[in-house]
Formats: sequence, C-alpha cells, structure tokens
Amino acid sequence: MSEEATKQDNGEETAASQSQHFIKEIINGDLEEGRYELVHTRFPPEPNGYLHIGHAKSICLNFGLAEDYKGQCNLRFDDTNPSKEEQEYVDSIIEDVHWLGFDWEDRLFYASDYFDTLYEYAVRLIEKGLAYVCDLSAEETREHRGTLTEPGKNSPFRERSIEENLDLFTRMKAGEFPDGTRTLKAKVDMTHPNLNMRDPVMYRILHAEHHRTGDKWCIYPMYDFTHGQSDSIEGITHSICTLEFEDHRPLYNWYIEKLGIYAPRQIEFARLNLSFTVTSKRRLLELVTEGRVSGWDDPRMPTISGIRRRGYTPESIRAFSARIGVAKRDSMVDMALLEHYVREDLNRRAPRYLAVLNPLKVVITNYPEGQSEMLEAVNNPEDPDAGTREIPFSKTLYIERDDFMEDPPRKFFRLAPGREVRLRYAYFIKCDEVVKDENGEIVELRCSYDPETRGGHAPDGRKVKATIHWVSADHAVDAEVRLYDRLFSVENPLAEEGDWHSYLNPKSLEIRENCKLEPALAGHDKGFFCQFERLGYFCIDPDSSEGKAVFNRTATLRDPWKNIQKRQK
RNA sequence: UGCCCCGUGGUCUAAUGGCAAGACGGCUGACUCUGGAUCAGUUUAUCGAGGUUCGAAUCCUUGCGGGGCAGCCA
Repeated sequence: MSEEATKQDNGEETAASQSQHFIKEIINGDLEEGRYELVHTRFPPEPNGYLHIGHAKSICLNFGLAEDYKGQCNLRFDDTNPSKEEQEYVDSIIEDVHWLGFDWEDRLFYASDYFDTLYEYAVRLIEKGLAYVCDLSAEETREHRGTLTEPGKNSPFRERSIEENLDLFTRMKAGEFPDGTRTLKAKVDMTHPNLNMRDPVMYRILHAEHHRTGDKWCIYPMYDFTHGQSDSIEGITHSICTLEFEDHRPLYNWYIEKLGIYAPRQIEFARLNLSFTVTSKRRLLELVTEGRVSGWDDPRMPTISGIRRRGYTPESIRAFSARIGVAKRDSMVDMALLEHYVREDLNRRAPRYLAVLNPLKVVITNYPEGQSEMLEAVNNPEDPDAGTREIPFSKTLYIERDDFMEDPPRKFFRLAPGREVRLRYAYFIKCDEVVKDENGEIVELRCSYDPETRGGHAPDGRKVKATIHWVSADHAVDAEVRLYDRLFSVENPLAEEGDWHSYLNPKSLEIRENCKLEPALAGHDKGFFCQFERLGYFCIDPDSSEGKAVFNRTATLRDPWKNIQKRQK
C-alpha cells in the first residue's frame, strides 16, 4: 500500500470516530515523514486510586487512536512508588478499562517489569559520567535547586568518580543505606531555566514493600527516569500525557538520547475538568476517607466505578469523550453535556415503566369496589420491537404528589381541583375532592373516571392538557429509590472562596423509601435499567436484595416545567 | 516574575492565509397519551494594539489575561 493510500484510509477512519484534533495532525505528519510506521499508544495509570471520568477521556483517546490507525494500545501500570500503590487499585483499573469497552489483548505491562532494565540504564549513565550518587538530604537538595528566578548550585557530590558512584549505587541497591540518605541524580545543568533539568533525582531509597516486586528492591526509579524508557521498551510511538508534563518533555528526551535507545514522541493535551464535580484522585480519595460519600463507587462520584453504578453506559461515555475533543487549552466541560449523552443513549434503549416515587393516594369513587383490569402499555416508543405489556388498574391508585396542586399557578397543566387529566394508558380522571388530615396535609384525592376513555382515548375528541403516571395500590411493588443530584452545588468548587468541601451539595442524595412500582418492575437483577416515565432513567443498585429492590436514578428527563418554575420565582 | 503552554458564543470543539461551522445549554414554535423523544427556528464568539498580505481567528511583534513548574509524587 502506498503512503498516499494509507493516509487516505486513516483520514476516513478519523471522520467516523473522532474529530481531526492536533494529535492526529502530529501523527499524520510522523507517518508521512516515515518517522514511525504504525501507531502504538499506551494508557499508563498509577495504581494509587480509582479511575475517573478524566481518565476515561485519556483511555478513549489512546485506545481510540490505536483503533483509528489500526495500531495498538497497551495498558501499563506506572507503579514506581510502592508507598501509594495497591493491588486493589490495579484490579479496579483493569475492570474499568474493560468496562469502557477497550482491549489491550496480551499487552498488560507494569513499569515494575522494567526495574532490572532501568537499573542497567542507570548504571550506563553513571559509566558515561552522566549520573552521580548524591548525599544531600531532601531539604539540602531543595536549597541547591535554586528558585524559579534564581539558578541552582552544584551539589558537592557532583564530581565523584565513576568508580565511587558505581560502588555507592550498588550499595544503595543492596540496602546499606537508610531511606532518604542518598539519591542517584542525573548530571544535567543546575542553572537550567527549566527546573526539571537541574540534576533531577533518578532513584531514591525506599525500604517499602512493592505490591508486585515485594522486597526485592529498596531503591525505586522516579517517574521521569521510568516513563520514557518504559515507552521506549514497549515501542510506543506516541506517548500522550496531560499538560503538566510539558516541562518534563526535555528531560524525557534527554534520558532517551543519552541512553541511545529508541525514541517515542511525547505529546501533551489538556486534562478534563467537569463542572459540578472534582476530578483529581487526591480530592476524590479525601471524599472517600472522610466519609463524605459511601465509597469510590458512590453513584455521585465521577469515578468510572461510580458512574457505572449510577447507570451510565460505556457507550455514552465514549460518545461524550469523542465530542469534547482534544486540545491544549484549559477548559471546563459542562456536566450537562455528559448528561445529554446518557439520555441520548438510554432514550434509545431503556424500556419504560410506571413508578411513583412520592405517592399520593387517589380513590376513583365511581370505579367498582374489588374490581381490576389489565391495560396495555407500550414498552419503548423509540423501539417498535420492544413490544407491549399489561398494567393492572383498580379503584385505589397512587399518583405523584408533584402532579397535583390545590392552587395551581399559571402553566401548571396537571391535576387540580375540578380539573381533568389522563392517566397514562388508562382513563381520564377528574379531581372532585381533596381530603386533608388535621394538619392540613393532603392525604387523599377523590376522583371520578370516565369509563368511555379506556386506554386513554376520548370518543368525543375532548382534550386534556396533561397525562400523568400512576400505579395501582393493590398491585404495587414497594421499592427504595435513590435520587442523585450533582455532587457540588457550584460549577467549580475549587475556584470558589474558602474550603471546596463547603460547596458539597447537601441534596446530592435523597432516599425515597416508600416508592410504588408497577408489578413488571419486580424481580430484576443488577444490570437492569429502564425509564420511569416522566421521571428519568433508573437502574438496579447492587444493594438490592431478594426482598427489597433498590433503584438509582441515573439521570432525570429533560424538564421544561422545572425551568418555568425557576422563572416564576 | 525565570522557563513553558494556552486565549473563538454561556460551555466544549472546528475552520490549517479565502463566506467564522457544529454540538451542548437557553429561548420560540410545531407535533405528541411521557411538559420525554422528534422536527423547525432563534440567541450569543475570534482578548487588545500594531505589522505582513489583495485578504488574518490563523503568520510576526507587543501588551493584557489564564494555566503549569521550585516532591527523594505521578
């Protein structure tokens, strides 16, 4: 295949999946120039926490690029700091990437796989006079580094002989020295304007148990001395990372060049920021450890496991990732966009049911006592193949409290005294009487139905302004429903004054214990999702048990009435 | 203030020297047995100043604004 043809093919793939972002332009250029022959990327998380929606963007980018260019993408754990990393995190990351729908085949790697090679590389730099063992303490090292505006000064240990360095480094590895007493540093330039180039630490002493290598090592390579070489070893062509590593690129290239090994290209893009939440492992970890949420997979969390439990689909996450694009400018994507993509996906696929989350009892006064009948309902108006089902109707029903107002404002179309509405798939009913308790609380509505309107059609052609959902009291299934809202009540809690914790949305979780569901909603397992008509999309939570269903609200439906109410206030 | 990066509607992204486009959100209307969905319409943008050019969001200079970097974290 000619170069021209290859390029054309890639162009077509591109149009189908992602937009033509700057990384693809760089890749196309590299391919044209013959710098690389095929595209090989990698997703390199540190197993020190759960993955979040920001990682999803990176995963979709890296694996998506591999798909687009018919290349490959590795999964690699950047596990060079045993004090923060755990097997639990490794397991969750593997599950999350799979769930998103990506496959690394047999290319699951760990930076710790390369510890021996990395050690050899370090020795090679010492032998070239490009690395030295430094006895400065952490604090002294900081003092020698200089500041943003002043140059640093050389370490007194900088000119040690190669033999001494080799000896000391060997003894570091052998465990002769306590933590923090020595480091191996690269000999670059203490006056370099880029602080990363001022004799960066390559190895530190850390007598810690590593989740994979156990106690084999007591010295561990730093990120900068690991990442590029790992990319090189795996034959990565394009090493894509976030913006904060931009200043590390010169060092990335320096190690590769001095080592004389294969050179990948590092490209940086802007990490995802999402409104009404935080996307930083550190802060998410805080929310978990401080008990602000129930765990990493709390459905309010922007973690992949939280989003999954919330009921988001991998398809919607991928569509979202493709749409937000890839660029270098800092941005804050609107949470509404993510919500849009779940709704779009679920609208197409979710079967509809009737469920009442805040029940108000309705008695149909002219319906015969003890009688019931089955009414036909459409399962999914978006999908003709989804068929129909039957719903029981009887004299006593529940409707949503929000669907009745004793003194309705303008533009409220639902039930009110003397007003007629349609019960979805059932009959027209009219509210004749409002029953209250001693506190003035409405406890029951007494309504009459029109038998001629069975199925929801009026033979005389008269119209009603609203159709509301309902459940037959005698046939209802009880359930707990958890209503989730945004985790924070402001767009960007980190940009607000004071502690970001104080902007946590106190109403981010509302538990409804006494929900009434139509019978067809009984007996579903984890993984089941549906739409409760007029309310939103819901899924079964893993907390469900044989006797008690627990549903999570994934997303509400679009709700113009809510906007009208806001404006009326 | 040393080095690096970035400034396009309310938000995100496109336009690669040649009509500033799309998506989300908002608004209006049509349709509707979900105030859903769908459809149609609409609203709002190139940070400023110079320069190069027939022509600049795009190239150059400069100012302003935002972000990142002084871990033996990644």
